[in-house]
Amino acid sequence: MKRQITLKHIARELEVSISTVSKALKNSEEISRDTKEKIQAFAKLYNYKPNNIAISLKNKHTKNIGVIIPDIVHHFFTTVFRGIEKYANSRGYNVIICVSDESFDKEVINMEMLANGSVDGFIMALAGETQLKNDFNHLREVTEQGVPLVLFDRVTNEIQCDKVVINDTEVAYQAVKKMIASGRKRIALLTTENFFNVSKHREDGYRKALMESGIEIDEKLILALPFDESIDDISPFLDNVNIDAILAVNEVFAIHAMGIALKKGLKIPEDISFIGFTDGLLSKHSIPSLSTIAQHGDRMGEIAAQMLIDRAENEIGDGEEETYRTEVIKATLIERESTNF
Amino acid sequence: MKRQITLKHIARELEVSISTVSKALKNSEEISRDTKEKIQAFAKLYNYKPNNIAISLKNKHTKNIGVIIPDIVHHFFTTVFRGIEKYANSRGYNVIICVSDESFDKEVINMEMLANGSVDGFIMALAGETQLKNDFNHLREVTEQGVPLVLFDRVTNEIQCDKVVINDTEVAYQAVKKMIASGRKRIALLTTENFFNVSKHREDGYRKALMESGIEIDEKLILALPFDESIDDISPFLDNVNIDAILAVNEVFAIHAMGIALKKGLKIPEDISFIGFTDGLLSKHSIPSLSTIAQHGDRMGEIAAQMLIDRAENEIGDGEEETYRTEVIKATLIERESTNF
DNA sequence: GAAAATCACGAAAACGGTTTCGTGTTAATA
DNA sequence: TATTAACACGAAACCGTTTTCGTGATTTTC
Repeated sequence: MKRQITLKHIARELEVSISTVSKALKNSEEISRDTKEKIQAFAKLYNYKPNNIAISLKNKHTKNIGVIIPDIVHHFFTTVFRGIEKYANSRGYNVIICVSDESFDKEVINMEMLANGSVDGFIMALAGETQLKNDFNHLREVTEQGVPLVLFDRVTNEIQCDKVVINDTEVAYQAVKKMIASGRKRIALLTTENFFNVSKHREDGYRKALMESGIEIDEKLILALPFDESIDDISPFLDNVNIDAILAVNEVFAIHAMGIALKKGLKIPEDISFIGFTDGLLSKHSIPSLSTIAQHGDRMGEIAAQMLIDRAENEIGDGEEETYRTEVIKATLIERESTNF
Repeated sequence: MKRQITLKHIARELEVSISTVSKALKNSEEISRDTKEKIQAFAKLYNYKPNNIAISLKNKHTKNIGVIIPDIVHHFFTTVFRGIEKYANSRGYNVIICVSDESFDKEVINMEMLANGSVDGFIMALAGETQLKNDFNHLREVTEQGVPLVLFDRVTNEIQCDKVVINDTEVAYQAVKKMIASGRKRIALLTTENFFNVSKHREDGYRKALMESGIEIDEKLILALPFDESIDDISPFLDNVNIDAILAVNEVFAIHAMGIALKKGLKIPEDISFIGFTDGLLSKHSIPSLSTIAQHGDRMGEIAAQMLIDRAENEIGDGEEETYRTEVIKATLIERESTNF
């Protein structure tokens, strides 16, 4: 196995100094035509590539960005990630990804692994546990060190940094409004317990739409499940309520509920209509297909990456005060067979 | 913004040499109790963390592994990735991920981005285009440089390296055999054109099962779609064939075909039964639920990561000859409502 | 023909660590 | 008391680059 060739090898072979080689390969005016040609030819011949690590050490930046997400086998997060990766690559950055698995401890460990110079900044969606604990010291530590941080989707007000979110409240409000406009009166909400932000906002929108329409809110129509996996609780819930529509905070809840309704002999959307969040494979391919709220993860990812890289490359002067932005992506309702507006 | 604290800072502050600080922080016997305590306390106070980049430069390894996959919004690849990430983290490695988007050029560019010292090795599934072109020079280049490479799922015989695959032929054979045993006679195959290996192997298994059972192979029952997205061609295909079972090389094909069958008024599984590949959300949540072949991506990822790291950490002596392994993961058929065996 | 300017290149420091090899001081040994 | 061993630490090289500054040789200028 041949090791990677270095400037030193070239210098020794061609009997010039390392500095000359370095300059020649950068086409510096300082070096004569002849020498440059000789060195460049030699470098090409032996397929010389500068060592990234050495360059990183010198420049004090790595052109790596760290992404920490709660789950990777997850449609929304992967679409965001795709957006990040695409944009980052276009600016010459690589992406290191860590999965927190919804665990606070893993999130902390992952950050520590990367915070020692491995990345120029972080893009994160908070773990469920982190949001529950409300402990953000690990984030504070990196931001205080001047490492750029962009939070997306699962964000917190406790940390001052750039953020990208969708208009959860508003879009949930619009969805419920549409349901009401099409004659629905008893609308259930299927949500999660622990992921405060997002679920909370969607619930706010749901409540606002009902109140505004003069429909009294029946707390029995709101089912908050402790985890994504606890869908088995949906069936007994549906047995005990009398409803004509469901808004679910994700695809799986919605699809699962649709399945139960179907087995009960209900007609979709005539007897009961459904709207979910996340425009994934399930929504597109279910029968009937599911009306859903597209979160435009790709766009979120792109924006997040852009915010991060812009900040990473703009060394802020000591005097200047940081000013952070929160970008709001407009989610859109995609109407399919599970609703009739 | 305070920059990261370094050995030099500590040394200057405590009026000792950099070497003393370095040794003290490693608890070297060389340094006196007093000095060690003083230095360690100071380091802890200022939250000193050694700079990873500097360590990488010194040690000539990065503890990063590069993963290049064709698609990230994809159930199978993400499960593999989850396995990789989990195992890699447990051994102190980080994972840099690049998406080739099924493009040969992007695959090459991604490899070049990472091959200059950024990673200790690669784990890859080949892009569709790469398999079509049959051009593997970019892989050859890195292996010849002694950079470890592990190929999974989409592999090639052209490159000598460690590989992880599933028993595609065998499991497709078993699935079709089961269908035949349950009385099916006219079994269609829904496959893809371009991803040679995997689809080819599954087709081989399909053919073998039919032949072995004395069922003549009707080429009209095999539909090879150019891309994953071209599912619209499935409907006309189903109009023109008379079949009682379908084996599909992925979830989407199977689910889409099920939908069409349902709309035609066919009963599943009585009139027609279905088996797909990839045990994702679609299979679990469709109605009826889809019998499917689980590829155990997590396990694949773990094995791939282990093979890679083991090789990366075992500097092979100059004399020794490399010997590569191909690990075969046994896929398993999960029976659900779309079949009745 | 002497002074100044230009050219083409090399030495060395720096990035932030690790590690080998000295070396001056104290403690143990003969 | 002289010799040696142990102790506690520092100097310096090294990993592979980039970059500033210097310098000898050649060319230009007056």
